[in-house]
Amino acid sequence: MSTISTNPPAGMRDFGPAELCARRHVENVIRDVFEAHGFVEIETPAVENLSTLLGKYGEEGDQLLFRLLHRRDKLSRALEGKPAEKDLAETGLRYDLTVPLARFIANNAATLPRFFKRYQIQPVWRADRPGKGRFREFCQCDVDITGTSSLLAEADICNAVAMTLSRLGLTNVAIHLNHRCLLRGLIAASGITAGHEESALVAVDKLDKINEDGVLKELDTRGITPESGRKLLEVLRRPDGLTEVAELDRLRTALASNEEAVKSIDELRQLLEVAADSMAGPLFKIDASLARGLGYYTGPIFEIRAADIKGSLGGGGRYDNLIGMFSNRSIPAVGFSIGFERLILVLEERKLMPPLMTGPEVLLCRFAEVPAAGILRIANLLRQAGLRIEVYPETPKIGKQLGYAESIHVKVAAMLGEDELKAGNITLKNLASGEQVTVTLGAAASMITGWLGKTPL
RNA sequence: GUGGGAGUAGCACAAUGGUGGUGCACUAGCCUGUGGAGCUAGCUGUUGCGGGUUCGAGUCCCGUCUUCCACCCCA
Repeated sequence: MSTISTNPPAGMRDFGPAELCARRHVENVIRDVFEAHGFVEIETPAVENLSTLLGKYGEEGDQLLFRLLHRRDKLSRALEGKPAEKDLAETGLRYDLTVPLARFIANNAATLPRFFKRYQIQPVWRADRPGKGRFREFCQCDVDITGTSSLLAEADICNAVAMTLSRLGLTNVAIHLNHRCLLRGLIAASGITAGHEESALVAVDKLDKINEDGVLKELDTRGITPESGRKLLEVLRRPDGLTEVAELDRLRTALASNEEAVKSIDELRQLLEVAADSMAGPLFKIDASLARGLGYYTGPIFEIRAADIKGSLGGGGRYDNLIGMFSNRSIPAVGFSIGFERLILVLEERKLMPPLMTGPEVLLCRFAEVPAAGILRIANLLRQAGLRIEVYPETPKIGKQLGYAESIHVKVAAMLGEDELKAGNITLKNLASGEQVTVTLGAAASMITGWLGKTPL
């Protein structure tokens, strides 16, 4: 046994043909929907300068960045002294697609449309410990609109996401909706100091996983008094049976004294109205406990949830200050990121992935006396008819070739021997039924398309 | 980053501290121009790696790597 591991690095994956086929299918649905919304695609490099990445995601995010070490002389020189982290690396792998977008916008603001609607489907990397449905290299599908503060942008983006989910046949999903300012108001109203705001957010976000007692305990260990904790949980507690608008009303009453919170509640109400007739409307669920980890959000925040999977299928929100961190011009923006891996996981668990097949349909076999020269011409004849043809490269006994045909799941074997060659014929065998006919080369394609149930070209 | 389980043939798994096996897969034959079933034969291993205890270690101990699960956090 070889001593080098043949596994990819932890948290990273190879994709076999069947797996990739399913991924491409989902990707194509997403692409179609995004393009129907007028989004255009960009790609950015896997590697970004650390100065671009650091400080955008909060402390935890910085920890999870994959950093690329200097190479060769630069590394040796750095190691001679007492190197600090920043001496060893100046670049890292991107952590998401939003920050690279912000850099891209700041870099190209002059030539981009006033409202830039872009989508991007690319891998991102996080130096996290991998678990079920979690990877160190994974794909995100982002849609963002920059250049407007209009809530129509939020609605448009959520509509795109909702349409994607619907096209994939995914029901029983919700888009949880909250607002960063509302959260801040909630926390302030509970008497939690600004210094504890971030800790409180983290604890609150877990409300649906651990219960109220769990959150109280968590708040306690983070230095927040039980009194404040109880106050906070009381406001968060949503009575059964409330509509989304009624829930907003309830929060508005509870936070009436906080001007900022009231404003954000009205914004959410407006968003519900704008999106009411869209595909996103029915999916929205006001969730005052939704926090989202990333630090750069400033307004409404969203998260796709499915009851049968813990964690989210994606999320997003408004980030009006992020692009300004890369230039002196501040540009408002809102975006949504579909967690591709989670989506695939749910589709598979719910058996919503259609059977997909792109392998060869016909294996072209030949007996030993038939020369290889000319065999590709015959293959091309069939390919021109729209058939996917594989040619068996060697000439063992025909039974072995048929066995191979079976193993790669082709439906039809086409066989050429001396007799067929002389007569300009080819023998076709339907591997499922065992039916076998010898036809002229010209008639072969239509015979096969008939067997396959395909419409001829 | 924290805690726990697991690593034996290509894969799935057995083996009381005492000669490492079984199934599937693979190869060949039964079958010289016809696959799937069946039968027969064959191939596959420094038991993840390194050290220790022992007359003797796949088995016990320590380290290390990998992997799975839970937590932390996230998509």
